[in-house]
Amino acid sequence: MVSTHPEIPAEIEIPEEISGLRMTRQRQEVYRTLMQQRNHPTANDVFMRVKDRLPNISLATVYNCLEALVQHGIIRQVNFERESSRYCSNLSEHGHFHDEVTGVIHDVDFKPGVSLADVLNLPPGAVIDDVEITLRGKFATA
Amino acid sequence: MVSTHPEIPAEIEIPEEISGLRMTRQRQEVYRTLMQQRNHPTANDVFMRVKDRLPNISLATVYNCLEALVQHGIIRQVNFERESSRYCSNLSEHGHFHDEVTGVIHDVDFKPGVSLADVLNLPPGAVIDDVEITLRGKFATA
DNA sequence: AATTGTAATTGGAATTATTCTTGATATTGG
DNA sequence: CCAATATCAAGAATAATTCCAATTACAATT
Repeated sequence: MVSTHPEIPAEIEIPEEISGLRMTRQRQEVYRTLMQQRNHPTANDVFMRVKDRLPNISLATVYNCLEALVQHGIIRQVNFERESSRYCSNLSEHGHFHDEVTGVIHDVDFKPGVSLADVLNLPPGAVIDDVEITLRGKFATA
Repeated sequence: MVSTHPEIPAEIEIPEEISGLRMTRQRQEVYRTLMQQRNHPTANDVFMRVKDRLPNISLATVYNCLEALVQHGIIRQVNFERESSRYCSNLSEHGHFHDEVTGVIHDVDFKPGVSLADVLNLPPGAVIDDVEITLRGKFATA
């Protein structure tokens, strides 16, 4: 079968196992898709992409794979409002800017050397495991 | 009918209209509930509370009221992961700390004088309409 | 006070994203 | 190789939310 996405370069080699998770063919393809398609696809987006290479994969399996990858810290799950979850292979700590006009989601890096406690009045004794920063807005029509 | 929530103080007077939104009896009661119950209730929580005073109200109406109030900037809608939306009458800019152990959600204020641009590398030209900061974690078992 | 037009409410059906279940397949360790 | 375990596929089930059609309430006139 010929890929319907010829613009995407080539193979990305994915090991047999990542942080203790056995990388089955399905998980490899799901992961590969997220590596290549960096625009925060939904489970369904991933499903459609992966079908090019594994025509028999089911949406449920894509969900399973995504969950396994998230659980093992290999990818991140990102939620916006009540929309479908999106997935992201960028593991560095970052936030997201959601362009309300185009729907595009941009990664937003933290400035180096800034700590949360500099910015927020955290409840005393709180130990933070995870931070999620989401911005919504648009680009100035210059 | 006797309230099943006797600890909640008394009446909160709510005007006929807030920022252009006609305050019907249902919207008043939904709003009153959020003023009194500051622990970020879900639509269903609000529904159960409001039924004490308006036994015939429907869940759809509670959703409608919440949406109308959100749209008019009278309350805020807060989402955590894929859980049910929660609602919040605290309008001052703030984030949320989600205690993973108890499930309790705490408001987290920004330190005065801090701007987003101090902390994040925003995409050039981005105009931010809305910020959502969510922390997950626990309290140190001192 | 009746009338009319608009907005709000109800109750139930429909939708959507996601999870669950079950049986089939594949993989690994002994 | 065989048993135990993990994974997968397909579709049913679930939960939160939205939609819809019919009624009801309200406000502004007459």
